[in-house]
Amino acid sequence: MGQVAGEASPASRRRGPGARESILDAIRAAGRLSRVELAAITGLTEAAVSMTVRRLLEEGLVVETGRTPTGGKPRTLLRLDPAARLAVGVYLDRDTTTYVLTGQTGGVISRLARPAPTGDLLSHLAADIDVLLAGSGVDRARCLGVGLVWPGPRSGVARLDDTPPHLRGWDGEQLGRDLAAAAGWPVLVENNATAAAVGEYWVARVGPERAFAALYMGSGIGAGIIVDGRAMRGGHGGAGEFGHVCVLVDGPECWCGSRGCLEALAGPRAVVAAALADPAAAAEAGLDPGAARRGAATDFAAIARAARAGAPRCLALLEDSARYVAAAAESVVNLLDIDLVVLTGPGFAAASFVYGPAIMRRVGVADARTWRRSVTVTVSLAAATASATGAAALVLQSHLRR
Amino acid sequence: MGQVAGEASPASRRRGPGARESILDAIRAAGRLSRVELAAITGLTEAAVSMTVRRLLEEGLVVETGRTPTGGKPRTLLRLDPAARLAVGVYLDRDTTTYVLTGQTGGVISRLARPAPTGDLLSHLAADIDVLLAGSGVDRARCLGVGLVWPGPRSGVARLDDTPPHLRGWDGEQLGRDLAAAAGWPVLVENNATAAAVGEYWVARVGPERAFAALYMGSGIGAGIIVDGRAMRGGHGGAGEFGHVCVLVDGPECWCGSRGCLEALAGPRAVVAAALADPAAAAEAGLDPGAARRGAATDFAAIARAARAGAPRCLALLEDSARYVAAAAESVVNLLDIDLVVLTGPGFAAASFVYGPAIMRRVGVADARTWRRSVTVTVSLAAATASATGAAALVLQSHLRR
DNA sequence: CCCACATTCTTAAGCTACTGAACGAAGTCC
DNA sequence: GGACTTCGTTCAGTAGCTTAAGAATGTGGG
Repeated sequence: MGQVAGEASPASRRRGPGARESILDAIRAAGRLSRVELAAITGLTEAAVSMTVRRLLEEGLVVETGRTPTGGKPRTLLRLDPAARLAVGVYLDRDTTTYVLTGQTGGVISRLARPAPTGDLLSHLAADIDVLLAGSGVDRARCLGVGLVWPGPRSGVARLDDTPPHLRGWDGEQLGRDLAAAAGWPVLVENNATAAAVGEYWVARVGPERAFAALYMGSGIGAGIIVDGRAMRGGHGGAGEFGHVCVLVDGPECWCGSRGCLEALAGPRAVVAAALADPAAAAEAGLDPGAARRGAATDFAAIARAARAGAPRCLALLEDSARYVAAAAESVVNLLDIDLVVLTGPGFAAASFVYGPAIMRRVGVADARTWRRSVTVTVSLAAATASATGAAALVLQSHLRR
Repeated sequence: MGQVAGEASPASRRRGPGARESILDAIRAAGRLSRVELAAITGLTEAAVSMTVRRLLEEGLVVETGRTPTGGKPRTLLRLDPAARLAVGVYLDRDTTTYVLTGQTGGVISRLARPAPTGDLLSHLAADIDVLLAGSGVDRARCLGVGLVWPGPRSGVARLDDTPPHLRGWDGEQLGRDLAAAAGWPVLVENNATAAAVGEYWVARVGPERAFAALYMGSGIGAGIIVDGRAMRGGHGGAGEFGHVCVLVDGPECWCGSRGCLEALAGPRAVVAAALADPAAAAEAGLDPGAARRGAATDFAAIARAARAGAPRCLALLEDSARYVAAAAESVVNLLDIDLVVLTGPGFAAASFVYGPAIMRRVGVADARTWRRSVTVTVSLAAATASATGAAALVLQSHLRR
């Protein structure tokens, strides 16, 4: 009889992601690869690689780029043409809208930042996308579409409390459809945390074998989770509510209606509120409790700057918040057997020097003692643009696999 | 230009699960279906359905079973032959080993329970599997293999603290390989919580559109999570450590090395310990603090029985535990946008009358107020065998799709 | 009874994406 | 210049589907 004890067996020629996608992904991850290497990595036959690569060369997605000597015939190396296909990523933040033009390799070709629009959202976005494309001087025919990142869910309305005024009332799907009509491009909408995770996955060359979570701090806290190379969007596309993981059973009430949510205890708004309530901390951070409040993200960044500069009260506030975040991060890591935690978004970009070590300390103990694994905690290298890049990556991905 | 705003578009003829699997799944879910209906449900062509069904009929997996009149030619209905292919599910519990023989439809054909073996684990298992098959009088050629459920991870060793003595030191993969050799069947190893989730998914006809979590209480607490019809096993197959979700940042130290873990605060062992520390509760449940301890699951069941019979101290203990479990459940639901929570395993089977309502209460508030979703909490109808059935289902699944 | 008509299922030809195996190409080493 | 090595391509299948046409099997009307 058989003696299989694990996964798939001989007939493992199971339906994978398709040759095109596998090959593009492998080259993107490795930078440059020969056809034989591709065959080895993807598990495809050399014949299949050869045929698929020829088509990719014809389409201009891939170019040959030198050769490496071997014992016999040298290998011809292949790389992606970064500008063969492009996509625009738009990141709708509270007070800034960031536009990014990205190519196949994930690099930012061109960037544009504007204050958040006050009037008609759609026409502003459409106009700015045009400006970005015109200013970068690329062939518009190569642009495949627009990825739109916002703090709300992929489809459905953003929660009122946490949403910048100019985005209130919008539904993700609706926004996508309307912008597609207004701008004349295919539009894909994504949540900011998920987009950030996709961006890291795409740009930072995280392999599909690593299960990872991108923790995102903007004016709230979210998590984008990628396992087996697939973004987890949950039942109705509303996954990633990291801010509403409970870290204190009977903690203070959260605006969501529950108790002890991470966001209520340790989110940027909670940190800012604590700083405003503490005159010493407010002074350190240069916050004026009387003044009209800017976004939580802005005030939070001020506190982080002060803490980094050595302000003790601000540092204490962040350390306190980090304790909670670390506990919630540990929950996620344990629940999903996560390998890699990436801190991203403006909040963590400003304060990772506190949150990173806190998470590592918390996860490290049980990690070594019990789970025999080793979780890596890193800080995104492109926290400011990761989301926008991720959204653009989703657009590219969806078109390139075909 | 295009106006795509969501998922895949025209070329949605994307590589799905394969006709065979789709068709079998559709019939299993619906009970009886005609070919046209199958085409509509699976999205395949009628031609493809026809061909695939013919092969399934030849293999005996599917049988025709009557017809329904229409305006024209009546439909021939198809159903699965429950006994066409079989698999054995083995559930290694602390003091009992349960064997289940399951067919294509998930029904239990035959069952066997034995005290946990004390001597050589493998030979006991192999012998009992033989007994089960012999006793049920089925054709051994129809049996595809054995699914083995244990409290440890799919591959890797079970954590010492939580493992019944006869399983200590085993590694999941090793156990599978060795049992395959000893019993002469292909063996697949799975964690009990994940297996329970698969069992629910398979038996209780949960559709792949629902993201669901099976919370499992045995001598510890775990969660099996299924999203998009796929079990989440995480980076190294160690996902589902629901018991080590943190519900109290600075809670008591857990044996895992961290603090405030659900299991340390509210797991069955914690509940039993609390009952032993409280003479009134111990008396209600008939626990003798001086006696040698049986498994936590057994003592916990005694407490649950007492509570159900009206014992106030025991009820209070469970209510207290349920508060924590509910908070952790809410975390999972929020993090992964879970639709459906199923309570299963001996612990929840005994005490669901407390835990079910507690989870519903906790999740319900924010659900209605903020998330505009509606999470269902149910109790498994076959909590005792769900795990074993699930493991058998995995074996069947892996063979049937080919 | 026989003939539209509706509907279900089957058959045949073709397409896509891959595999296997043989072969051509382009180097190195002696 | 020939043997050898390694890389890449070509060609003929094959699996699994699709599209398009047609066969089977019922209904209701004259």
